[in-house]
Amino acid sequence: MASSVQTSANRPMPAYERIKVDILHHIDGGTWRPGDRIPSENDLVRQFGVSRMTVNRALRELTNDGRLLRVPGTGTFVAEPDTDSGLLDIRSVDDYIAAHGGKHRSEVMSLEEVVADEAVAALLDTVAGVRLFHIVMRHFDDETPFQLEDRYVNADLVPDFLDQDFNNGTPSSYLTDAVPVTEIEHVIESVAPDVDERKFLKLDESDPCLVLRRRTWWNDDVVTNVRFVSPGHLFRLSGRFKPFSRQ
Amino acid sequence: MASSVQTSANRPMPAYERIKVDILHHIDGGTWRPGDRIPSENDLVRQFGVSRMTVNRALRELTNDGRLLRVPGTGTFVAEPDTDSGLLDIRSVDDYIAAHGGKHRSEVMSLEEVVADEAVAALLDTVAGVRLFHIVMRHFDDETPFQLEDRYVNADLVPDFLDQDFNNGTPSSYLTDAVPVTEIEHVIESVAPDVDERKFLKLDESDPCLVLRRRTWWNDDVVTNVRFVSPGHLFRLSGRFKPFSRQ
DNA sequence: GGCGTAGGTTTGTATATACCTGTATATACA
DNA sequence: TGTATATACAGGTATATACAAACCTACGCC
Repeated sequence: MASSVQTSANRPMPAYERIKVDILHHIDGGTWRPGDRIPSENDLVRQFGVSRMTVNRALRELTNDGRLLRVPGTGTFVAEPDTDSGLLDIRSVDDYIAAHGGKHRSEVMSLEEVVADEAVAALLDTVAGVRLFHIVMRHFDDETPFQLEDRYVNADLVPDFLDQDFNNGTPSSYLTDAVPVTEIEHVIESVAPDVDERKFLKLDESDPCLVLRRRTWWNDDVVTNVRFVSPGHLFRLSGRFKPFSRQ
Repeated sequence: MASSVQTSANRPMPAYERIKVDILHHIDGGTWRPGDRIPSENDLVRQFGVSRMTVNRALRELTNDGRLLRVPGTGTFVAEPDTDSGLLDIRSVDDYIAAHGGKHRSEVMSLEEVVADEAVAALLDTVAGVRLFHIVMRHFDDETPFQLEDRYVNADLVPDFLDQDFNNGTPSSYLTDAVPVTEIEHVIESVAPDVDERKFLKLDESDPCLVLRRRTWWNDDVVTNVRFVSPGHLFRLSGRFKPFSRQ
Protein backbone atom coordinates (compact mmCIF):
# COMPACT_ATOMS: atom_id res chain seq x y z
CA MET A 1 0.00 0.00 0.00
CA ALA A 2 2.69 2.40 0.98
CA SER A 3 4.53 1.46 -2.17
CA SER A 4 1.67 2.65 -4.32
CA VAL A 5 2.30 5.63 -6.47
CA GLN A 6 -1.04 6.99 -5.30
CA THR A 7 -1.55 8.63 -1.94
CA SER A 8 -4.58 7.72 0.08
CA ALA A 9 -6.40 10.75 -1.29
CA ASN A 10 -5.92 9.26 -4.76
CA ARG A 11 -3.58 11.99 -5.81
CA PRO A 12 -0.27 11.14 -7.42
CA MET A 13 2.56 10.84 -4.91
CA PRO A 14 5.27 13.47 -5.44
CA ALA A 15 8.55 12.18 -6.79
CA TYR A 16 10.50 13.03 -3.63
CA GLU A 17 7.99 11.02 -1.58
CA ARG A 18 8.28 8.07 -3.92
CA ILE A 19 12.03 8.14 -3.46
CA LYS A 20 11.70 8.35 0.33
CA VAL A 21 9.34 5.39 0.40
CA ASP A 22 11.64 3.38 -1.83
CA ILE A 23 14.64 4.07 0.39
CA LEU A 24 12.67 3.21 3.52
CA HIS A 25 11.68 -0.08 1.93
CA HIS A 26 15.31 -0.89 1.40
CA ILE A 27 16.09 -0.05 5.01
CA ASP A 28 13.09 -1.70 6.63
CA GLY A 29 13.36 -4.67 4.29
CA GLY A 30 16.93 -5.20 5.37
CA THR A 31 18.67 -4.94 2.01
CA TRP A 32 20.36 -1.80 3.33
CA ARG A 33 21.66 -2.34 6.88
CA PRO A 34 22.59 0.34 9.42
CA GLY A 35 26.00 1.74 8.52
CA ASP A 36 25.72 0.78 4.88
CA ARG A 37 26.48 3.39 2.32
CA ILE A 38 23.57 3.98 0.00
CA PRO A 39 23.84 5.16 -3.62
CA SER A 40 24.99 8.73 -4.14
CA GLU A 41 22.65 11.49 -5.19
CA ASN A 42 23.79 11.18 -8.77
CA ASP A 43 23.27 7.43 -8.73
CA LEU A 44 19.71 7.94 -7.54
CA VAL A 45 19.20 10.65 -10.15
CA ARG A 46 19.98 8.10 -12.85
CA GLN A 47 18.01 5.36 -11.13
CA PHE A 48 14.79 7.37 -10.69
CA GLY A 49 15.13 9.64 -13.68
CA VAL A 50 14.62 12.82 -11.66
CA SER A 51 16.75 15.87 -11.00
CA ARG A 52 19.37 15.98 -8.30
CA MET A 53 17.41 18.55 -6.28
CA THR A 54 14.51 16.12 -6.02
CA VAL A 55 16.78 13.35 -4.75
CA ASN A 56 18.43 15.87 -2.46
CA ARG A 57 15.09 16.78 -0.89
CA ALA A 58 14.23 13.14 -0.26
CA LEU A 59 17.61 12.43 1.35
CA ARG A 60 17.57 15.65 3.36
CA GLU A 61 14.16 14.89 4.84
CA LEU A 62 15.11 11.33 5.71
CA THR A 63 18.27 12.66 7.35
CA ASN A 64 16.16 15.06 9.33
CA ASP A 65 13.99 12.16 10.47
CA GLY A 66 17.09 10.37 11.72
CA ARG A 67 16.96 7.58 9.16
CA LEU A 68 20.07 8.58 7.21
CA LEU A 69 23.43 10.09 7.97
CA ARG A 70 25.13 12.27 5.41
CA VAL A 71 28.85 13.06 5.24
CA PRO A 72 29.90 15.66 2.71
CA GLY A 73 32.53 14.33 0.38
CA THR A 74 31.95 10.77 1.47
CA GLY A 75 28.39 9.60 1.07
CA THR A 76 25.04 8.85 2.63
CA PHE A 77 24.65 6.07 5.17
CA VAL A 78 21.83 4.24 6.89
CA ALA A 79 21.60 5.57 10.46
CA GLU A 80 21.73 3.30 13.48
CA PRO A 81 18.22 2.83 14.87
CA ASP A 82 17.34 4.42 18.19
CA THR A 83 18.15 2.18 21.11
CA ASP A 84 14.76 2.71 22.68
CA SER A 85 11.96 5.18 22.36
CA GLY A 86 8.21 5.37 22.29
CA LEU A 87 8.15 9.08 22.93
CA LEU A 88 8.12 10.28 19.37
CA ASP A 89 6.87 7.29 17.54
CA ILE A 90 4.38 4.48 17.88
CA ARG A 91 6.06 1.45 19.26
CA SER A 92 3.91 -1.54 19.98
CA VAL A 93 4.08 -3.03 23.49
CA ASP A 94 5.12 -6.41 22.18
CA ASP A 95 8.16 -4.83 20.53
CA TYR A 96 8.98 -2.99 23.73
CA ILE A 97 8.77 -6.16 25.77
CA ALA A 98 10.74 -8.18 23.21
CA ALA A 99 13.45 -5.50 23.14
CA HIS A 100 13.81 -5.89 26.89
CA GLY A 101 14.10 -9.64 26.64
CA GLY A 102 10.58 -10.48 27.73
CA LYS A 103 7.77 -12.52 26.28
CA HIS A 104 4.55 -10.76 25.35
CA ARG A 105 1.06 -12.09 25.82
CA SER A 106 -2.20 -10.20 25.72
CA GLU A 107 -5.73 -10.65 26.88
CA VAL A 108 -8.76 -8.89 25.43
CA MET A 109 -11.09 -7.91 28.24
CA SER A 110 -13.77 -6.33 26.08
CA LEU A 111 -14.22 -5.44 22.45
CA GLU A 112 -17.42 -3.89 21.21
CA GLU A 113 -19.13 -1.30 19.12
CA VAL A 114 -20.38 1.72 21.06
CA VAL A 115 -22.20 4.94 20.35
CA ALA A 116 -20.23 7.94 21.55
CA ASP A 117 -21.58 10.04 24.37
CA GLU A 118 -20.39 13.60 24.85
CA ALA A 119 -17.30 12.67 26.84
CA VAL A 120 -16.08 9.96 24.52
CA ALA A 121 -16.83 12.03 21.45
CA ALA A 122 -14.59 14.77 22.82
CA LEU A 123 -11.69 12.31 22.98
CA LEU A 124 -12.02 11.67 19.28
CA ASP A 125 -12.71 15.28 18.37
CA THR A 126 -16.09 14.31 17.01
CA VAL A 127 -19.75 14.59 18.00
CA ALA A 128 -21.92 12.48 20.24
CA GLY A 129 -23.78 9.73 18.44
CA VAL A 130 -21.07 8.48 16.11
CA ARG A 131 -20.25 4.81 15.94
CA LEU A 132 -16.98 3.82 17.60
CA PHE A 133 -15.16 0.68 18.54
CA HIS A 134 -13.96 0.25 22.09
CA ILE A 135 -11.39 -2.23 23.28
CA VAL A 136 -10.03 -2.83 26.76
CA MET A 137 -7.15 -5.21 27.11
CA ARG A 138 -4.23 -6.24 29.20
CA HIS A 139 -0.67 -6.94 28.11
CA PHE A 140 1.65 -9.26 29.99
CA ASP A 141 5.38 -9.72 30.08
CA ASP A 142 5.45 -13.44 30.69
CA GLU A 143 2.94 -13.66 33.53
CA THR A 144 3.53 -10.15 34.88
CA PRO A 145 0.77 -7.64 34.06
CA PHE A 146 2.57 -4.99 32.09
CA GLN A 147 0.07 -2.58 30.64
CA LEU A 148 -3.62 -1.76 30.49
CA GLU A 149 -4.94 -0.47 27.19
CA ASP A 150 -8.23 1.39 26.84
CA ARG A 151 -8.82 2.38 23.25
CA TYR A 152 -11.48 4.00 21.10
CA VAL A 153 -11.30 3.67 17.34
CA ASN A 154 -12.97 5.61 14.57
CA ALA A 155 -15.30 3.01 13.04
CA ASP A 156 -15.56 4.79 9.69
CA LEU A 157 -11.82 4.83 9.14
CA VAL A 158 -11.16 1.32 10.44
CA PRO A 159 -14.28 -0.70 9.65
CA ASP A 160 -12.59 -4.09 10.11
CA PHE A 161 -11.27 -3.40 13.58
CA LEU A 162 -13.77 -5.70 15.31
CA ASP A 163 -12.77 -8.66 13.18
CA GLN A 164 -9.14 -8.72 14.28
CA ASP A 165 -7.67 -11.20 16.72
CA PHE A 166 -6.01 -9.00 19.29
CA ASN A 167 -4.90 -11.88 21.42
CA ASN A 168 -2.46 -12.26 18.57
CA GLY A 169 -1.01 -8.95 17.40
CA THR A 170 -1.67 -5.64 19.10
CA PRO A 171 -4.12 -2.93 18.06
CA SER A 172 -1.13 -0.59 17.63
CA SER A 173 0.43 -2.85 15.04
CA TYR A 174 -2.85 -3.40 13.26
CA LEU A 175 -3.68 0.29 13.12
CA THR A 176 -0.28 1.42 11.86
CA ASP A 177 -0.72 -1.01 9.00
CA ALA A 178 -4.37 -0.26 8.37
CA VAL A 179 -4.45 3.53 8.37
CA PRO A 180 -1.74 6.04 7.50
CA VAL A 181 -1.00 8.41 10.34
CA THR A 182 -0.45 12.07 9.62
CA GLU A 183 -0.20 13.36 13.17
CA ILE A 184 0.35 12.07 16.71
CA GLU A 185 -0.37 13.56 20.11
CA HIS A 186 1.13 12.22 23.30
CA VAL A 187 0.21 13.22 26.83
CA ILE A 188 2.19 11.67 29.66
CA GLU A 189 1.31 11.64 33.32
CA SER A 190 2.29 9.94 36.50
CA VAL A 191 -0.68 8.76 38.52
CA ALA A 192 -1.60 6.53 41.40
CA PRO A 193 -3.59 3.55 40.13
CA ASP A 194 -7.28 3.43 40.92
CA VAL A 195 -8.96 0.37 42.39
CA ASP A 196 -9.47 -1.46 39.10
CA GLU A 197 -6.04 -0.63 37.83
CA ARG A 198 -4.49 -1.92 41.02
CA LYS A 199 -6.40 -5.13 40.61
CA PHE A 200 -5.62 -5.71 36.95
CA LEU A 201 -1.96 -4.72 37.23
CA LYS A 202 -1.49 -6.42 40.61
CA LEU A 203 -0.24 -3.27 42.25
CA ASP A 204 -0.09 -1.57 45.60
CA GLU A 205 -1.62 1.79 46.31
CA SER A 206 1.85 3.31 46.55
CA ASP A 207 3.03 1.96 43.20
CA PRO A 208 3.10 4.81 40.70
CA CYS A 209 1.89 4.31 37.16
CA LEU A 210 2.93 5.90 33.93
CA VAL A 211 0.00 6.94 31.79
CA LEU A 212 0.42 7.58 28.09
CA ARG A 213 -2.52 8.96 26.20
CA ARG A 214 -2.14 8.94 22.44
CA ARG A 215 -4.28 10.35 19.71
CA THR A 216 -3.49 9.81 16.06
CA TRP A 217 -4.91 11.63 13.09
CA TRP A 218 -5.40 10.87 9.49
CA ASN A 219 -5.61 14.34 8.02
CA ASP A 220 -8.35 16.05 10.03
CA ASP A 221 -9.90 12.93 11.52
CA VAL A 222 -8.86 11.26 14.75
CA VAL A 223 -8.17 7.62 14.03
CA THR A 224 -7.84 6.41 17.59
CA ASN A 225 -7.55 7.60 21.16
CA VAL A 226 -5.85 5.26 23.54
CA ARG A 227 -4.85 5.37 27.19
CA PHE A 228 -2.04 3.08 28.34
CA VAL A 229 -1.38 2.49 32.01
CA SER A 230 1.83 0.77 33.05
CA PRO A 231 3.53 0.17 36.38
CA GLY A 232 6.21 2.83 36.77
CA HIS A 233 8.93 0.38 37.56
CA LEU A 234 8.35 -1.55 34.33
CA PHE A 235 7.87 1.07 31.68
CA ARG A 236 9.53 4.25 30.61
CA LEU A 237 9.53 6.44 27.56
CA SER A 238 12.42 8.04 25.82
CA GLY A 239 13.34 9.81 22.66
CA ARG A 240 16.16 11.69 21.07
CA PHE A 241 15.52 14.45 18.60
CA LYS A 242 16.64 17.72 17.14
CA PRO A 243 15.16 20.78 18.76
CA PHE A 244 12.39 22.53 17.00
CA SER A 245 13.28 26.11 16.40
CA ARG A 246 10.77 27.60 18.79
CA GLN A 247 13.01 30.03 20.64
CA MET B 1 23.50 35.94 18.80
CA ALA B 2 21.02 33.90 16.88
CA SER B 3 20.58 36.89 14.61
CA SER B 4 24.21 36.80 13.63
CA VAL B 5 24.97 35.99 10.05
CA GLN B 6 27.69 33.66 11.27
CA THR B 7 27.02 30.23 12.66
CA SER B 8 28.89 29.01 15.68
CA ALA B 9 31.40 27.24 13.46
CA ASN B 10 32.18 30.63 11.96
CA ARG B 11 30.79 29.68 8.61
CA PRO B 12 28.37 31.99 6.88
CA MET B 13 24.74 31.22 7.67
CA PRO B 14 22.88 29.93 4.61
CA ALA B 15 20.30 32.25 3.13
CA TYR B 16 17.38 29.97 3.98
CA GLU B 17 18.51 29.90 7.62
CA ARG B 18 18.78 33.68 7.73
CA ILE B 19 15.24 33.92 6.46
CA LYS B 20 14.00 31.40 9.03
CA VAL B 21 15.68 33.32 11.83
CA ASP B 22 14.22 36.58 10.60
CA ILE B 23 10.72 35.14 10.47
CA LEU B 24 11.09 33.62 13.94
CA HIS B 25 12.15 37.02 15.25
CA HIS B 26 8.97 38.51 13.89
CA ILE B 27 6.92 35.77 15.53
CA ASP B 28 8.71 35.63 18.86
CA GLY B 29 8.99 39.41 18.95
CA GLY B 30 5.24 39.70 18.58
CA THR B 31 5.08 41.79 15.42
CA TRP B 32 3.48 38.79 13.71
CA ARG B 33 0.78 37.27 15.91
CA PRO B 34 -0.69 33.76 15.65
CA GLY B 35 -3.20 33.69 12.80
CA ASP B 36 -1.58 36.63 11.02
CA ARG B 37 -0.84 36.25 7.39
CA ILE B 38 2.81 36.77 6.64
CA PRO B 39 4.23 38.08 3.35
CA SER B 40 3.91 35.78 0.36
CA GLU B 41 6.86 33.93 -1.09
CA ASN B 42 7.22 36.51 -3.81
CA ASP B 43 7.15 39.36 -1.28
CA LEU B 44 9.96 37.69 0.63
CA VAL B 45 11.87 37.09 -2.59
CA ARG B 46 11.87 40.85 -3.19
CA GLN B 47 12.59 41.61 0.47
CA PHE B 48 15.60 39.31 0.84
CA GLY B 49 16.83 39.39 -2.74
CA VAL B 50 16.92 35.61 -3.07
CA SER B 51 15.16 33.14 -5.32
CA ARG B 52 11.74 31.76 -4.58
CA MET B 53 13.09 28.26 -4.01
CA THR B 54 15.20 29.60 -1.18
CA VAL B 55 12.24 31.31 0.44
CA ASN B 56 10.20 28.20 -0.19
CA ARG B 57 12.68 26.05 1.70
CA ALA B 58 12.67 28.40 4.68
CA LEU B 59 8.87 28.45 4.82
CA ARG B 60 8.56 24.73 4.27
CA GLU B 61 10.91 23.92 7.12
CA LEU B 62 9.18 26.32 9.49
CA THR B 63 5.87 24.75 8.52
CA ASN B 64 7.30 21.33 9.26
CA ASP B 65 8.36 22.60 12.69
CA GLY B 66 4.82 23.72 13.35
CA ARG B 67 5.55 27.43 13.36
CA LEU B 68 3.71 28.29 10.16
CA LEU B 69 0.59 27.15 8.37
CA ARG B 70 0.43 27.26 4.60
CA VAL B 71 -2.71 27.26 2.48
CA PRO B 72 -2.22 26.88 -1.26
CA GLY B 73 -3.82 29.72 -3.15
CA THR B 74 -4.31 31.77 -0.02
CA GLY B 75 -1.13 32.42 1.94
CA THR B 76 1.11 31.59 4.85
CA PHE B 77 0.03 32.17 8.43
CA VAL B 78 1.60 32.13 11.87
CA ALA B 79 0.53 28.89 13.55
CA GLU B 80 -1.20 28.87 16.92
CA PRO B 81 1.30 27.89 19.59
CA ASP B 82 0.88 24.49 21.21
CA THR B 83 -1.44 24.63 24.16
CA ASP B 84 1.05 22.82 26.32
CA SER B 85 4.08 20.72 25.71
CA GLY B 86 7.49 20.08 27.09
CA LEU B 87 7.80 16.73 25.40
CA LEU B 88 9.56 17.81 22.26
CA ASP B 89 11.05 21.07 23.29
CA ILE B 90 12.67 22.75 26.23
CA ARG B 91 10.12 24.67 28.17
CA SER B 92 11.24 26.38 31.32
CA VAL B 93 9.28 25.61 34.50
CA ASP B 94 8.46 29.24 35.04
CA ASP B 95 6.77 29.36 31.64
CA TYR B 96 4.85 26.17 32.42
CA ILE B 97 3.66 27.56 35.73
CA ALA B 98 2.78 30.92 34.22
CA ALA B 99 0.81 29.22 31.44
CA HIS B 100 -1.27 27.46 34.09
CA GLY B 101 -1.96 30.68 35.91
CA GLY B 102 0.53 30.23 38.72
CA LYS B 103 3.36 32.27 40.13
CA HIS B 104 6.86 30.88 39.94
CA ARG B 105 9.52 31.17 42.60
CA SER B 106 12.73 29.20 42.91
CA GLU B 107 15.25 28.36 45.57
CA VAL B 108 18.82 27.28 44.93
CA MET B 109 19.76 24.56 47.39
CA SER B 110 23.32 24.10 46.22
CA LEU B 111 25.50 25.36 43.39
CA GLU B 112 29.10 24.33 43.10
CA GLU B 113 31.93 23.14 40.93
CA VAL B 114 32.61 19.42 41.11
CA VAL B 115 35.01 16.93 39.64
CA ALA B 116 33.19 14.14 37.85
CA ASP B 117 33.46 10.63 39.19
CA GLU B 118 32.72 7.66 36.96
CA ALA B 119 28.96 7.73 37.50
CA VAL B 120 28.51 11.43 36.88
CA ALA B 121 30.87 11.40 33.92
CA ALA B 122 28.70 8.74 32.30
CA LEU B 123 25.70 11.07 32.52
CA LEU B 124 27.56 13.66 30.47
CA ASP B 125 29.13 11.13 28.11
CA THR B 126 32.57 12.20 29.23
CA VAL B 127 35.38 10.85 31.39
CA ALA B 128 35.95 10.96 35.13
CA GLY B 129 38.00 13.91 36.30
CA VAL B 130 36.47 16.67 34.17
CA ARG B 131 35.26 19.86 35.77
CA LEU B 132 31.49 20.20 36.00
CA PHE B 133 29.00 22.48 37.63
CA HIS B 134 26.28 21.00 39.78
CA ILE B 135 23.09 22.72 40.86
CA VAL B 136 20.25 21.43 42.98
CA MET B 137 17.21 23.62 43.27
CA ARG B 138 13.55 23.70 43.99
CA HIS B 139 10.79 25.41 42.02
CA PHE B 140 7.55 26.60 43.59
CA ASP B 141 4.15 27.47 42.23
CA ASP B 142 3.24 30.15 44.72
CA GLU B 143 4.14 28.35 47.94
CA THR B 144 3.55 24.83 46.63
CA PRO B 145 6.72 22.85 45.89
CA PHE B 146 6.44 22.08 42.20
CA GLN B 147 9.68 20.59 40.98
CA LEU B 148 13.10 19.43 42.06
CA GLU B 149 15.93 20.06 39.65
CA ASP B 150 19.28 18.26 39.84
CA ARG B 151 21.57 19.38 37.06
CA TYR B 152 25.11 18.89 35.85
CA VAL B 153 26.58 21.33 33.36
CA ASN B 154 29.61 21.08 31.09
CA ALA B 155 31.96 23.70 32.56
CA ASP B 156 33.95 24.13 29.37
CA LEU B 157 30.92 24.97 27.29
CA VAL B 158 29.22 27.18 29.88
CA PRO B 159 32.02 28.78 31.88
CA ASP B 160 29.82 31.53 33.36
CA PHE B 161 27.21 29.19 34.78
CA LEU B 162 28.26 29.68 38.40
CA ASP B 163 27.90 33.46 38.17
CA GLN B 164 24.21 33.41 37.33
CA ASP B 165 21.43 34.27 39.75
CA PHE B 166 19.15 31.28 39.52
CA ASN B 167 16.77 32.56 42.13
CA ASN B 168 15.84 34.86 39.30
CA GLY B 169 15.62 33.10 35.96
CA THR B 170 15.92 29.35 35.53
CA PRO B 171 18.95 27.36 34.39
CA SER B 172 16.87 26.16 31.42
CA SER B 173 16.33 29.70 30.22
CA TYR B 174 19.94 30.66 30.77
CA LEU B 175 21.28 27.63 28.95
CA THR B 176 19.03 27.94 25.93
CA ASP B 177 20.32 31.48 25.52
CA ALA B 178 23.94 30.67 26.32
CA VAL B 179 24.57 27.59 24.19
CA PRO B 180 22.97 26.48 20.95
CA VAL B 181 21.38 23.06 21.21
CA THR B 182 21.75 20.60 18.38
CA GLU B 183 20.13 17.56 19.98
CA ILE B 184 17.88 16.66 22.91
CA GLU B 185 17.22 13.40 24.72
CA HIS B 186 14.26 12.90 27.03
CA VAL B 187 13.63 9.95 29.30
CA ILE B 188 10.39 9.90 31.25
CA GLU B 189 9.50 7.73 34.18
CA SER B 190 6.95 7.46 36.91
CA VAL B 191 8.47 6.82 40.31
CA ALA B 192 7.63 6.86 43.98
CA PRO B 193 9.50 9.68 45.69
CA ASP B 194 12.37 8.77 47.97
CA VAL B 195 12.72 10.19 51.48
CA ASP B 196 14.38 13.43 50.46
CA GLU B 197 12.06 14.01 47.56
CA ARG B 198 9.06 13.48 49.81
CA LYS B 199 10.44 16.04 52.20
CA PHE B 200 11.32 18.69 49.64
CA LEU B 201 8.15 18.26 47.60
CA LYS B 202 5.93 17.83 50.70
CA LEU B 203 4.57 14.52 49.48
CA ASP B 204 3.19 11.29 50.78
CA GLU B 205 4.71 7.94 50.08
CA SER B 206 1.78 7.08 47.80
CA ASP B 207 2.05 10.26 45.73
CA PRO B 208 3.56 9.37 42.35
CA CYS B 209 6.14 11.59 40.75
CA LEU B 210 6.93 12.28 37.14
CA VAL B 211 10.64 12.21 36.40
CA LEU B 212 12.04 13.84 33.30
CA ARG B 213 15.67 13.35 32.53
CA ARG B 214 17.03 15.54 29.78
CA ARG B 215 20.37 15.64 28.05
CA THR B 216 21.21 18.28 25.47
CA TRP B 217 24.07 18.29 23.01
CA TRP B 218 25.99 20.89 21.18
CA ASN B 219 27.36 18.90 18.28
CA ASP B 220 29.14 15.96 19.91
CA ASP B 221 29.36 17.38 23.44
CA VAL B 222 26.75 17.04 26.14
CA VAL B 223 25.90 20.50 27.42
CA THR B 224 23.84 19.50 30.42
CA ASN B 225 22.17 16.55 32.07
CA VAL B 226 19.23 17.35 34.29
CA ARG B 227 16.72 15.35 36.28
CA PHE B 228 13.40 16.97 37.11
CA VAL B 229 11.07 15.48 39.68
CA SER B 230 7.52 16.78 39.94
CA PRO B 231 4.43 15.63 41.80
CA GLY B 232 2.32 13.65 39.36
CA HIS B 233 -0.83 15.60 40.06
CA LEU B 234 0.87 18.92 39.19
CA PHE B 235 2.88 18.22 36.10
CA ARG B 236 2.38 16.51 32.81
CA LEU B 237 4.09 16.44 29.48
CA SER B 238 2.58 16.54 26.06
CA GLY B 239 3.42 17.09 22.48
CA ARG B 240 1.93 16.87 19.03
CA PHE B 241 4.03 15.97 16.07
CA LYS B 242 4.15 14.36 12.70
CA PRO B 243 5.19 10.73 12.73
CA PHE B 244 8.71 9.96 11.72
CA SER B 245 8.59 7.66 8.80
CA ARG B 246 10.12 4.69 10.58
CA GLN B 247 7.94 1.78 9.42
C1' DG C 1 -29.83 39.45 -6.57
C1' DG C 2 -27.64 35.10 -8.00
C1' DC C 3 -24.54 32.50 -10.77
C1' DG C 4 -20.64 31.20 -13.53
C1' DT C 5 -16.42 32.24 -15.48
C1' DA C 6 -11.87 34.38 -16.37
C1' DG C 7 -7.86 35.94 -14.57
C1' DG C 8 -4.65 36.80 -11.02
C1' DT C 9 -2.33 35.36 -6.75
C1' DT C 10 -0.36 31.84 -3.83
C1' DT C 11 1.55 27.66 -2.70
C1' DG C 12 3.49 22.86 -4.34
C1' DT C 13 6.47 20.49 -7.07
C1' DA C 14 10.11 19.59 -10.47
C1' DT C 15 13.98 20.72 -13.42
C1' DA C 16 18.62 22.06 -15.06
C1' DT C 17 22.41 24.47 -13.76
C1' DA C 18 26.03 26.48 -11.04
C1' DC C 19 29.42 27.01 -7.57
C1' DC C 20 31.17 25.97 -3.01
C1' DT C 21 33.46 23.01 0.57
C1' DG C 22 34.99 18.65 2.26
C1' DT C 23 36.86 13.95 1.30
C1' DA C 24 39.28 10.25 -0.93
C1' DT C 25 42.46 8.69 -4.18
C1' DA C 26 46.03 8.64 -7.45
C1' DT C 27 50.14 10.67 -8.92
C1' DA C 28 54.51 13.13 -8.74
C1' DC C 29 58.17 14.42 -6.17
C1' DA C 30 61.77 14.69 -2.49
C1' DT D 1 59.22 6.12 2.58
C1' DG D 2 56.91 10.07 3.31
C1' DT D 3 54.83 14.32 1.57
C1' DA D 4 52.83 17.50 -1.50
C1' DT D 5 49.67 18.20 -5.45
C1' DA D 6 46.13 17.30 -8.79
C1' DT D 7 41.89 15.27 -9.71
C1' DA D 8 37.45 13.29 -9.17
C1' DC D 9 33.58 12.78 -6.46
C1' DA D 10 30.52 13.58 -2.40
C1' DG D 11 27.11 16.53 -0.46
C1' DG D 12 25.28 21.81 0.60
C1' DT D 13 23.42 25.65 -1.17
C1' DA D 14 21.40 28.95 -4.48
C1' DT D 15 19.34 30.34 -8.80
C1' DA D 16 16.09 30.87 -12.68
C1' DT D 17 12.45 28.73 -14.68
C1' DA D 18 8.26 26.07 -15.40
C1' DC D 19 3.88 24.10 -14.71
C1' DA D 20 0.07 22.51 -11.70
C1' DA D 21 -3.41 23.02 -8.20
C1' DA D 22 -6.04 25.72 -4.82
C1' DC D 23 -8.12 29.88 -3.89
C1' DC D 24 -10.02 34.60 -4.33
C1' DT D 25 -12.01 38.43 -6.72
C1' DA D 26 -14.13 40.98 -10.13
C1' DC D 27 -16.81 41.09 -13.98
C1' DG D 28 -20.55 40.05 -16.87
C1' DC D 29 -24.69 37.69 -17.74
C1' DC D 30 -29.33 36.12 -16.74
